[in-house]
Amino acid sequence: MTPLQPARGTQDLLPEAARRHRHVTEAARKAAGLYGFAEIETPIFEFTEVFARPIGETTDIVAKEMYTFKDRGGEEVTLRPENTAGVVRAVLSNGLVQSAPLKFFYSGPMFRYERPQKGRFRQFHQIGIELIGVAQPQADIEVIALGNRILDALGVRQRTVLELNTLGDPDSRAAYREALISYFSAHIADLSEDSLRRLERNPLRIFDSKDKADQRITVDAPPFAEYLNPASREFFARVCDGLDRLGIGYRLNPRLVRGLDYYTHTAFEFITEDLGAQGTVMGGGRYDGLVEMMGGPTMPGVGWAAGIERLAMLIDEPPASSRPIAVVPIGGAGEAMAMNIAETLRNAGCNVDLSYTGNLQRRMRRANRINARAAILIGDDEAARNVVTLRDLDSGEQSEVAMDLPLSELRSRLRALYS
RNA sequence: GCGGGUGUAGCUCAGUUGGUUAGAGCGCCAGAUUGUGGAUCUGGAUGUCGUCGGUUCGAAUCCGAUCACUCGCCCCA
Repeated sequence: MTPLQPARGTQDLLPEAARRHRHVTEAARKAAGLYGFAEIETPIFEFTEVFARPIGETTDIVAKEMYTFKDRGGEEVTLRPENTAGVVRAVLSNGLVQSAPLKFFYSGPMFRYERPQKGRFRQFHQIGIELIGVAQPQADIEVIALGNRILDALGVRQRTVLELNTLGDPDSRAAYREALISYFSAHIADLSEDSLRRLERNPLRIFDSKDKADQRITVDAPPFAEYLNPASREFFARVCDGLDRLGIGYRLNPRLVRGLDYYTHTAFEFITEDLGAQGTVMGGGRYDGLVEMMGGPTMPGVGWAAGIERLAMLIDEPPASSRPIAVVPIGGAGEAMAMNIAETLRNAGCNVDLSYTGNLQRRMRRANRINARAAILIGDDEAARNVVTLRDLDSGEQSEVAMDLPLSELRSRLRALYS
């Protein structure tokens, strides 16, 4: 229809949508501040190697969803598909490991070449936090508690369920992986095509399958609990216990798996039924091996990311922004005064909309359309007598106000209207 | 990457078994009201019928391709 379309999977955030997004990020930023997480911004693109190995060469994200290209200097770069790897890279590049523990909050666009769907875009936005350098389960608990608080502040917590699982330490996870491969290999003839692929890449994912035959096979699969070593079991018990103490409800889901390779121990997702196929609103977990994998010291970490678009779809209408004051000049003398009045009111912190064109009727209509609380009419008549007409646009009452220089009379009348 | 659905005005949609100048509501513009918005009334404008090609005397309508949106799978926030 239009010759110029946005690229597939991208969208314009028109003012109303932008307001919803901002409401989400500001609620998150505020809550993150309460926990001492400092905001960080890392580049939107990085060298490809920053993402490729940490996320996992065999994951769909790396194998087929990254926006990767050679820049004009021949460097392989990638638009970030997520931000944990970027934050860890920044920690290493800036020598921040020495000041661990580190607590970061971020928000910004991410890019994944996927087929768009409800709640799924090629350019989308995430908020997230990373707590790097703490091995204790208290870190997991606080990270989840912060996520919980944000969802609560946004009024969407009751529309979500917190699912919790442990992936164990690398030894437990590797042992279980082997056990699953041998179990599922024995049933290879009955597995779905998708699950055959999962068997090679991430056999835990087979538990997620929606295929009926797969589900029958998983019933008798060995449970992870048998492969969890005592230390991992103890760690998870302490996380659960901490959440219990804080009164944060959760549901254990032994089949919950994280998509990215760097996760260990705690894995969690806040999921909802209200977004169709895209149920995950916030997901994260512990990634104790990541810093080392990226060339740093052995250093644990835990964090989560949440989809801003998905959250923005769940929240109620955010509170309206402040109603403007419409300054409406009529005639030449009015025009001359209007800009000064508008600026003086703005100096006092008022939201002022100055009208530029049209007759009085049109200007008043505009004042109404932008939901102005009051209109200040300045015509040649007023200018000659050094007054303005102040109209209350809700009640329709209007009266003249003297134009003393700091506009103190006008300002106190406006204050009365807004209180 | 795979499968299904849908593309008609700024928005939401109607459009008969293919038939002349393609419609409605909302919104927009103008007027009733030349210094007064909202409510009401009157009038008006707006379309490459997503795009390209095919069938036909004739296509918004049938066929093919393509693009976009959408739902599910996959994946994930």
